[in-house]
Amino acid sequence: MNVQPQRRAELIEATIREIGAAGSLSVTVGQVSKRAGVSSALAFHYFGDKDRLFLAAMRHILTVYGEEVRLALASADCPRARLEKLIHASFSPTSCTRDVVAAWLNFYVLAHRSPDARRLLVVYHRRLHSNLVHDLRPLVGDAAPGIARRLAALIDGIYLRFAHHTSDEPVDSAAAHVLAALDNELRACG
Amino acid sequence: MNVQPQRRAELIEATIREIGAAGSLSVTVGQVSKRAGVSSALAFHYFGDKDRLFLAAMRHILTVYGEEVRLALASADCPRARLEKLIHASFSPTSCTRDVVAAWLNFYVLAHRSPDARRLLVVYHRRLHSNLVHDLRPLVGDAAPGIARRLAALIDGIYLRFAHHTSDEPVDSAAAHVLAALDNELRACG
DNA sequence: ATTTATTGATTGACCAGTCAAACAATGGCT
DNA sequence: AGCCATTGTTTGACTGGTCAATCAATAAAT
Repeated sequence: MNVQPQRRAELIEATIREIGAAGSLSVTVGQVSKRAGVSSALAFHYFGDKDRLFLAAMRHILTVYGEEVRLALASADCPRARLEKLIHASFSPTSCTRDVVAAWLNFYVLAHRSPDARRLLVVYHRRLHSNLVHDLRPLVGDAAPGIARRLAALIDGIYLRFAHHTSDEPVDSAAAHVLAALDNELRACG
Repeated sequence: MNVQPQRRAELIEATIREIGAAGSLSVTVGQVSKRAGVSSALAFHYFGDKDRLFLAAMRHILTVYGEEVRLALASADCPRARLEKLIHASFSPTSCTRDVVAAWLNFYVLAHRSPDARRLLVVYHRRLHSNLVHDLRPLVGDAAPGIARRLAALIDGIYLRFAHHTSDEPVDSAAAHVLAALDNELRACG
């Protein structure tokens, strides 16, 4: 027995891959299940319905990203280093797969329809914002929230462009851009 | 006879409204047609298939936005003023309707599946980038392209957040954020 | 009379979700 | 060890509904 967690994980992985490949939420449970090598009935058995399967996939992506950030932040102490780690974590190879970016974009769409998806997105936004503010405040004081808003939006905007650039060269230039913006903001305040 | 352009416009308008209301591309041609007050068969008659109807809607949004930018730029002469106008135009009340933002987000998704949609998106990206570079270069020289990338991504990122903020207060704070980033970039170069 | 505008009815495909039944593992019980 | 009962795993077949796209037919305009 105890095969349930494994199947769930496989189905979640297949969901992300399938959404990434199709570039759309209009993938059928049948397609996902086929990719996972099981029948569609099993997916319904483990997740109840399609929405909850998608939600689980979104939660998984968020969890992986959150863990990555947590680890990155643990290995830095001064605010400036933590900000840099945070920015790099947002563009780490794990979170920047083509599939993951595509799924991410589609979860933004899902958040329009599903209150649960919106809640997850709000959690992500809040966590990013509070992480940024926490390390910006010692450097710039009350200017922190405004700067955090701009950096967060810039991260999302650059991330968004990954969804379309077919070549995958600019993985490091992405982080470089955000770091440059951070430099500018700090210089303007210091 | 001359009723064709009017019906097409009505259907396109209804498409944008419907996508905005549903927050998803999975709206049926029946729903769109009903909102436009015609039968679904007429929509197929004028647009051929669903994809081309969506494409036409996307093209329309892009055209309106482009026209807005063109007009805004015409009323300014110095580079700095043109940049400010360009930024304000990107967050004008016409282009920042809830429906338009939602449709925009969904077109980003559509661009994954449809080469035509991707082409339109590339046109928009290129035009925005070249507009920015054109007016940045006199101010900062060869640093222009990098700054343009960041500003463009920031605009998209802030735009993206509109898709979820249910309250519509921060319409002007959006432009203010981009202008602040512009200030920082110019100060860092000057 | 020919073209344009418009629709109701229909079709064929597809899909989310259900169900009953088959299959496998576990854990007593004797 | 052999034998039920229970519980977890897995599927094939089915259903009810939805939707894109077609078509034949009607009304209106030129």
